[in-house]
Amino acid sequence: MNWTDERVERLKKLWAEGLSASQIAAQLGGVSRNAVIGKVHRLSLPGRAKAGGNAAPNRAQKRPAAVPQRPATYAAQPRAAAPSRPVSRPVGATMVKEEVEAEIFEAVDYVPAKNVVVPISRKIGLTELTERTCKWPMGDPLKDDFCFCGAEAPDTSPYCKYHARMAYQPVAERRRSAEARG
DNA sequence: CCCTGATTCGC
DNA sequence: GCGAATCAGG
Repeated sequence: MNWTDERVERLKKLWAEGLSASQIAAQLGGVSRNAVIGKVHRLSLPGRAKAGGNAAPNRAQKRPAAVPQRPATYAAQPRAAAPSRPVSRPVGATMVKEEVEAEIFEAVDYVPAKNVVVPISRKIGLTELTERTCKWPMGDPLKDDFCFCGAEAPDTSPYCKYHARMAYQPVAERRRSAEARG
């Protein structure tokens, strides 16, 4: 993956918006956060005021959310109602977060888990899926808006980091509480 | 241990 | 120029 003008422009924009290097790497896809940081330095973009810590605002707005069940298959499986339209956003969110999460909230009305990079969905079709694209279904399977997340997914999971958390967290929680009961 | 950016240095 | 490894910090 090379630094095309288009990708450099996106990098500049996202960096200026205050996204962290790892978030930018996730959204560009195909590069590590180190690569992003390296490029930022080579471009002589302004660094963050303080190293480490949370220069990038990344706290999810608290909102009531139904925890989704893991979809059994990728398509044509009735899911617990996942809104496919934008929902009204609570006030108090930062501009940066609004922009970063806008796309994901259009299709998924879930609270992002802590410490998980929220990818920007590419909203791809079935025929566009590869081993490295997130296969989380979006929209209504019976309607034209049905598609897949399509964000960069690790080869260890059918989902991007964000949706992997969505898919497996309920299972993990169930296991944990079962163990707690003994 | 999670995360953050900064720096170095072999490629 | 690139980015993994490493460092330093919250």
